[in-house]
Amino acid sequence: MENKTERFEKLLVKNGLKRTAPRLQVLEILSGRDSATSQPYLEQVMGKDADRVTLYRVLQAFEEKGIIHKVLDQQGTANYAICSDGCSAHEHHDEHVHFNCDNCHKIYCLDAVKVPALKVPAGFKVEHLNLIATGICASCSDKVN
Amino acid sequence: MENKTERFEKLLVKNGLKRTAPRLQVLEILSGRDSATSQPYLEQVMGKDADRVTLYRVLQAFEEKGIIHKVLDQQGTANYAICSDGCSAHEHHDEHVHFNCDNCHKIYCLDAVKVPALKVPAGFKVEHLNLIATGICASCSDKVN
DNA sequence: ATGTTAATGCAATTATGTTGCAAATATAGC
DNA sequence: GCTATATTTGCAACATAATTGCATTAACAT
Ligand SMILES: [Mn+2]
Ligand SMILES: [Mn+2]
Ligand SMILES: [Zn+2]
Ligand SMILES: [Zn+2]
Repeated sequence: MENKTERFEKLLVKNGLKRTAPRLQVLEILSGRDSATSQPYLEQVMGKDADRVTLYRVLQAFEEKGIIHKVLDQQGTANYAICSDGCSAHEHHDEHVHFNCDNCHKIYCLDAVKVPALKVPAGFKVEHLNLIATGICASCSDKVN
Repeated sequence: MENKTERFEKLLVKNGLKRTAPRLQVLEILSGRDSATSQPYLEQVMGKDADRVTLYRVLQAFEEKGIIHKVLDQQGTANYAICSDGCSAHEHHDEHVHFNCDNCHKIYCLDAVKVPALKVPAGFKVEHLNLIATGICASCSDKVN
């Protein structure tokens, strides 16, 4: 079986990106998490392995190529999650709902929950829909019980 | 007929807030706009009439009292709009859709468009829903034609 | 008019994100 | 395996949004 690092390297090459340490590390971290990951968290985990600016540029490149998508939490800080599939440099297809837990502050991609179509007033042309639900996540609900 | 300033003063008193110049000015500005207003815009318009910190604190107090609600734009910066009604210090009832124009960057409260209820995975408890649509607003669509 | 409490102003600090440029390095072609 | 080249990185500086502590000021209840 093909290992994870090999898959990531192929993913980079496929997207015309050189396979560098910071890029592989970001993919490694993001893929190992069950929720979207904030830029500050990534910065902290990567420490001096990569410069802050490099991290920002890696994230920007990945987003442009359709490898990851960005979700803003309720404070407006950027969180990133690997795109499920079907996303490319041309367009993202991540129109699923995101859930921002008020307790643990994690952001979950609810891939199974699609954003419903909307009827907007005449003249408005909708391009994208971002739906963020806030509340208590399944994991935090459990812990209370 | 009761003038606007009188109404604002009553609103402040009703919420246990002293009627100060910066607070009245913020209400004045927000009420005169057709879309949500960003903190940077408010700061610029108010100039040296009030300190930046005071502005932040006024906005925070208003939000807590249910006088205004905050909407984050696609960049994550805070925008504020006066609550239609039914909002209080206890809870906000602004579950309408927001529209962020890619062209003029204005954020419109689509008060008539309610956020549809959602079915989320077991365990998740939804508290609030924030739906931001992006695209081209009615005003910008007009101008192109 | 006075006292009390709330609100403001100022200075300093933190957090997030951006830009320009020189140095380093991944990799394509030889 | 080298070498040339374009990409990527690191560093320094900057920009912007937001927060904290504290002394001063001002609203308003009495
Ligand atoms: Mn997602
Ligand atoms: Mn609104
Ligand atoms: Zn949680
Ligand atoms: Zn517009």
